[in-house]
Amino acid sequence: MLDIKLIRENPDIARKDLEKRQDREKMKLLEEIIGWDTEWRSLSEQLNADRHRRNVVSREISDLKKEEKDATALMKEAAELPERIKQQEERVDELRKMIDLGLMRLPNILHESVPIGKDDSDNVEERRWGEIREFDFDLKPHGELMESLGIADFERARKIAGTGFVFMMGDLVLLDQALINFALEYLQEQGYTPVEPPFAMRRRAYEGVTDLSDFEDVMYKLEEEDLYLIATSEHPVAAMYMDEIIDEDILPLKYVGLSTNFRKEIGAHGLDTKGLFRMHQFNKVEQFIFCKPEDSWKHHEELISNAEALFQMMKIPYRIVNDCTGDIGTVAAKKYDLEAWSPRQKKYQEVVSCSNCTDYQARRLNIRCGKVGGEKRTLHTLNSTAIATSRALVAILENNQNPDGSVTIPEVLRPFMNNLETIEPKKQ
RNA sequence: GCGGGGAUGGCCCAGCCCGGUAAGGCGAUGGAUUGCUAAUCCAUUGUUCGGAAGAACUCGGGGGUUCAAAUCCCCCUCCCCGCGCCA
Repeated sequence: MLDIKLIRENPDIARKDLEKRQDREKMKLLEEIIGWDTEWRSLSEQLNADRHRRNVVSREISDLKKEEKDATALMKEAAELPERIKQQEERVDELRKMIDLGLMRLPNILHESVPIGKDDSDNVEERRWGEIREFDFDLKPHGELMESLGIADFERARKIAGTGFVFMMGDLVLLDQALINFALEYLQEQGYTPVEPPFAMRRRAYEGVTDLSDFEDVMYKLEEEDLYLIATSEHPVAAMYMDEIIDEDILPLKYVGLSTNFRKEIGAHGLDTKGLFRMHQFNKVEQFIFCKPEDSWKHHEELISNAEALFQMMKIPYRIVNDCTGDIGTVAAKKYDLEAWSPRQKKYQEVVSCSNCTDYQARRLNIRCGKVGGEKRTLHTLNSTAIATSRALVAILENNQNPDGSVTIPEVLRPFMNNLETIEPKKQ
């Protein structure tokens, strides 16, 4: 969420940002918030004065009683104050709530380099890497390919859990684990601490991380429990330091989160419906950084280059795009996507998303940095996919397909799976 | 699930029985002083509004009683220990 002080002192920064986003609804909301805040401040002042009077009177009564003098006159005045105070409190509380809810709904202030656009087609390409392989045979959709290799069973998964789930089997399980271990090992070498977080969170913590109201239809909630299954390890890792003050000397904190992720979202996704591209459940290795405000842009570049290093080592062609205003969402100030080449769709598809959330997420979670007793400020948070295994698997299965129906395993992954070089079709 | 104990400022902890400005310690920051890996002394060290002076708020959350609630009453949440059940 945004800082009310920013809106109070520099409303034009917020106005210009919403203009850039061309978000009329939020522009209207911003002006409403400014109005509520003005009213809140003047009413608070009055309330303050009445409370002050109450405290003074109360103290005088106390003094009189100690001296065993008559206090009935003062007590009469004191008896009338609470009702007035209560009425004012109600309005002040109401305004406060309206302001807070409004602030939660305003998006983060964008970095100046964020391009203007209406949807993902307007994202700006920054660079490309890798050579796109030409295939002289017909590529199988990866879902079909996996079934012919006997390494995935969508049918039976559907029988017991419905669409959006899969039984991964045999070498596919090894490959999935290899991707995880490969990413974990590399990032650990870069100084990131591995974290396997709780896979479920309470509502209060989840509300700090994201706006549950527009996320609710995406989240799985446990029945009869105040617990939500996580949609990404970004969420519990970000919430880990909720309501804490972190000593600036130990920043940045760099984590590599590993979790299974659960999302209800699913729907039509064009070509190759059967497959791993969008699932209710998938594994993901995620990078997360808590840092000092002045360092976050440096770390944003670091995160995307880590992700690039992983895909380069796996020799998967990709491009980096800078998300435009229409695609960036509310939390990030700037977001890169890494899109892997899909030879079947003949286009790049999102496999990594890398965001600098600046102080937006941290303010909501109430995570500050500084010295205890010294000046405190809201720190910055950043997150980026390292490898979402399901989508990386799609890229490998498509790009490394061979005419005989086998799939070549990227060399860097082989040490993590008994030096297996290819996944061969099962002999019938 | 049952029984017991807890939640107080960045951390530890007192106050609660018996209502009247939230004590003390640790850590941190600033200063003073002295040379002995440092010690000692002083000050500051929750949030908000305000240019400032100042004031208000703050004892897990929400109600209530009262002129006045950390303290009394009611409801709720979470944490810890033991038992039970279980991977």
